Amino acid sequence: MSTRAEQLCAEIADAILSGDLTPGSRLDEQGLADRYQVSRTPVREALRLLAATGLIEVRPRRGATVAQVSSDQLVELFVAMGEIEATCARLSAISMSPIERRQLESLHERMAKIVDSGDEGSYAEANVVFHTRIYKGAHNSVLEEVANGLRRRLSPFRRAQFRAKGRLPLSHMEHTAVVDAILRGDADQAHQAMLRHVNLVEDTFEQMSAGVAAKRDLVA
Amino acid sequence: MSTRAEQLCAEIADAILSGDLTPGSRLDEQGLADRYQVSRTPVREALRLLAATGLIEVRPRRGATVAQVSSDQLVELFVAMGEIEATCARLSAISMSPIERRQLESLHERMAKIVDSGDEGSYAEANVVFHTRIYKGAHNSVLEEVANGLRRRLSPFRRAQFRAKGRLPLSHMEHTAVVDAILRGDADQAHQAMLRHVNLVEDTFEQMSAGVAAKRDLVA
DNA sequence: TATTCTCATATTGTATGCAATTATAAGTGT
DNA sequence: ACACTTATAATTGCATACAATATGAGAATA
Repeated sequence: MSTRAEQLCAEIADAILSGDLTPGSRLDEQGLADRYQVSRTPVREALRLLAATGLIEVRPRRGATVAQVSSDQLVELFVAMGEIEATCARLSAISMSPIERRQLESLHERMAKIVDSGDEGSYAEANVVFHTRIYKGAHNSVLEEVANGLRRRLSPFRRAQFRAKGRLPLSHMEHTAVVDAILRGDADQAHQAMLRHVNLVEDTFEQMSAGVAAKRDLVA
Repeated sequence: MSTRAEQLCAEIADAILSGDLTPGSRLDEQGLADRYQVSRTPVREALRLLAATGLIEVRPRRGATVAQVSSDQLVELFVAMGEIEATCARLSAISMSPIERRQLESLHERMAKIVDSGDEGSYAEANVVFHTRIYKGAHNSVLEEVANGLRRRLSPFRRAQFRAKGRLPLSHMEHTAVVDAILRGDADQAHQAMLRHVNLVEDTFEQMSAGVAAKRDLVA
């Protein structure tokens, strides 16, 4: 087992990613220390670790808050994510081993069945694996880390992404374009297909959040 | 003025980037505390901040050391850097404002004169500005941060990059291809030109480090 | 009544002390 | 002579205590 600070980092991250701690909420050091039965010291370290990943923001002398990204920043995050993913896809088309290609294809076929079953939860889960495989396939741990970091930062904002009507079959079709290009080693096509895919994810999100915003306006 | 930990972070980073602290050297908390006349607490925070940027490595219970990247990791860093820079160049070709394009062009012309003068120091300085302008021109703060972070991590390993014989005019020629593509809004060409440029930087580095390694072998 | 200044309170930043773990070195046995 | 064990020392991790600064309430004044 590692250090207490790292454990706290993971626990707090979970609390944020699960929606238990909502964006903008204040993270009181003493409060967290009490809650987790430790002193402030490891809590502080955990907060710095989280700040490094972008999940929270710490302003000197002003404490830490769960990062609340503006609409503009969210767009930037999605654009960056798309570019990084597209890069990974391009490199995967060049660098993936035959075994990795085979595994990607097999996963894609399994996901086809999940689409038919309509199980959104399973698809979301498999989707993470799908993208992770492509990060790994690029054979570059630096890019892989950046990609995983961005995905983590964005995950609070697309939890219900696949609830959008008919999104599952669409997502799978887009994946097909990506997988085909990677399997036949067409780097440029892989890049384009992945960029298109992530952009469409972004669009879906924007439509949904627009709906949520509308509801919020009605309630408020 | 910010917090003590951040100041220390900057000072230690300078010590590393200036070559004062060499890769692999141990960073004793108490030692640093004594050296900078503070207690261990802010030193610890500074070390975590540095670890987040990849400049140092901290292993639980085993202290911090200046990151020494293996030859493989170094290649990965250069590849990732190239991909990110190429992405920024492509986005710059699309997104740069007329003013930004004008500024890039002007800087490029100024650098031509520096090449003629043969002043390697001035060129290296201007080169950082050149690349930074392209990060900014992508109009995406996330990518910009990633790019700056990678550049920082790599900087210890290419300090003497422009000392390589005839590298200055070559670098400038490569820049010309990048600038031309960006100015005329040719995204694909900007991408390709930048990728080629960074790959050549990597090659240069590898030749030089091979030379250094050879010397080391002779000495040892 | 609104605004600004002051002061009290709460929270963060830093220092110090203690406990736990790891590195070091000495001593012993083969 | 070398490897292994054990004990000591040094260093990190965590807790607590103190100092410095931001925040908010309340009062005084325009």
